[in-house]
Amino acid sequence: MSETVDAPAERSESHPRSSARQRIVEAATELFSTRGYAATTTRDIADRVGIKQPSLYSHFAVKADILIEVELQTFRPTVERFEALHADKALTAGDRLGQLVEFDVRMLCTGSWNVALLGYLPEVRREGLAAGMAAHSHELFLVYRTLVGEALTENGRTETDLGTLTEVVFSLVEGIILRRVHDPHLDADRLAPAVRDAVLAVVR
Amino acid sequence: MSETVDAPAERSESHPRSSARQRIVEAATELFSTRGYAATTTRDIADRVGIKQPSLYSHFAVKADILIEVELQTFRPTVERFEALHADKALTAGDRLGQLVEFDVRMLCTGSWNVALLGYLPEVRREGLAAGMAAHSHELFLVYRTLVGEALTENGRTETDLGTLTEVVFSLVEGIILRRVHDPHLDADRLAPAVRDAVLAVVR
DNA sequence: GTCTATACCAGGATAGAC
DNA sequence: GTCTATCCTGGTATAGAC
Repeated sequence: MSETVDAPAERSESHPRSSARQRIVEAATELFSTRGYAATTTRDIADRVGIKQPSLYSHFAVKADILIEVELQTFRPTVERFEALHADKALTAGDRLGQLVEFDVRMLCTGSWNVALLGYLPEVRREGLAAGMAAHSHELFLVYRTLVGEALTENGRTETDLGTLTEVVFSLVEGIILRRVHDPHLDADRLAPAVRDAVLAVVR
Repeated sequence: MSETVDAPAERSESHPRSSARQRIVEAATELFSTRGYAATTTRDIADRVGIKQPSLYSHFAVKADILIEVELQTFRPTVERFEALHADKALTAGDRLGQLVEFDVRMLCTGSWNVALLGYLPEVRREGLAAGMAAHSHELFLVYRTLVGEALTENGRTETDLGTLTEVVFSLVEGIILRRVHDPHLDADRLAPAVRDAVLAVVR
C-alpha cells in the first residue's frame, strides 16, 4: 500500500563522533524529506539520533530551527557552484546552459534524500520556513533566464517570450523532484544528459 | 514573510443549499491543497463549512476518508478525458501528444487550487492515501509513453530511449505543479502552448 | 549536555441530548 | 444531522537533577 517503509530505529548514518547537533540535522533531513515537516515529530528525530526527545532542546530552541539548519546545509554549497558555472565565459551560452542543467539534475537525483521537495511542502511555506529555499530558487531562476536569453540570441531566435520559455525550462528541470517522489532511485547518468538535451532542443 | 494569508473564517463557496457533505469536500480540497493534509485540522474544515467539528463525523468516519473523496472528485473527470484524446486516430501522433499536453497543463494551471500537489505530499503517500492519484498518474504516464513512442516513429527517430524520453516529457508537464506553488495564478493561455511546443521540440 | 518528569495544549474521535 | 461536552492520545516545550 504505502511505498515507504519505516526504517528500523537505528542510529543516524553519520560518524558516531560527529557532534550531536550535526547528527540531529542529518536525521531531520531524512525524516523531513520522507515524512514531511508537520508529520515528523521531535521524538522521531531524537529516536533516530539515539537521544531523548527533550535533549534536542540543548541544541535548537524550537523545532523550526532544525528545519532552517537543514535548509542552510543543503543549499549553501550548490549556490556557489551555480555562480561559477554561470560566469565561465570561455563557453558558449548553450554549453553553459547545458552544463548547468546537467549539474542541477544530478543534484536533484543523487542527494541521499529528496530534500528539494521540502521547499514545496505547504506547511513549510505557510509557516514562512521556506525563505532560504525560495531565495535560492529565485536566484537560480534568474541565472537560468540569463542563460536561456543568451542561448536564444546565439540561435538567432529573437521573437521568443523569454520569461515564458524560462518557466518552461525551469519546469522541466524541477519536475525531476516530482519524478523522484515516484522513484527515489533515479539514474542520474541517464536522466541528466536527457534533460540537458531536452532543454537545448527547446531553446534551439 | 509567509506567502499565504489566513482567509477569513467564512462559508465555503458552494451554494448554501448544496449538501453538507459536498461543502465539506470542497472546503477540504482548498485546505489540504494550501496547508497540506497533516497540517489541516478537522476543526479548520468544519469552521470553513460553518459547522462544529464533531459534525464532520456524521458524514465521514475518519479524516482520511475526506481526503479520499477529494481525490475521487478531482481526478475522476480528467481520466476519462485523457482516454478520449488518446484514442482519436484521426490526428497524427504529434498532434494528439500536443493536445494532451495542452489539456494537461490547462488542468494543472486552472483548477481553483493546486490539488495535484496533494499526491506528492509525503504524509499522504506514507499513509497510503495517494493510491487513487498514483493510479491516475501511472495510467497517464502510459498514455504519454504510447504517444511519445508514436511521435518518435513519425519523426523517424528510432534510436531514442523511449522510457527516458517519456520521463523527460512527463517531468516537463508535471513541473508546472511546482511552478504553481511559486505563483498560484499561472496564465494557462500563455503556458499551455509553450509547454506543448517544448514537448514537440523534444520529440522532434 | 543529557536525563526524568511533567506541564501544557491541540487534534481526532466518541457519547448522548435534541 | 447537528449540537455540547468530553475523552484520549500524542506532540512541543520546560524544569530541574545529575
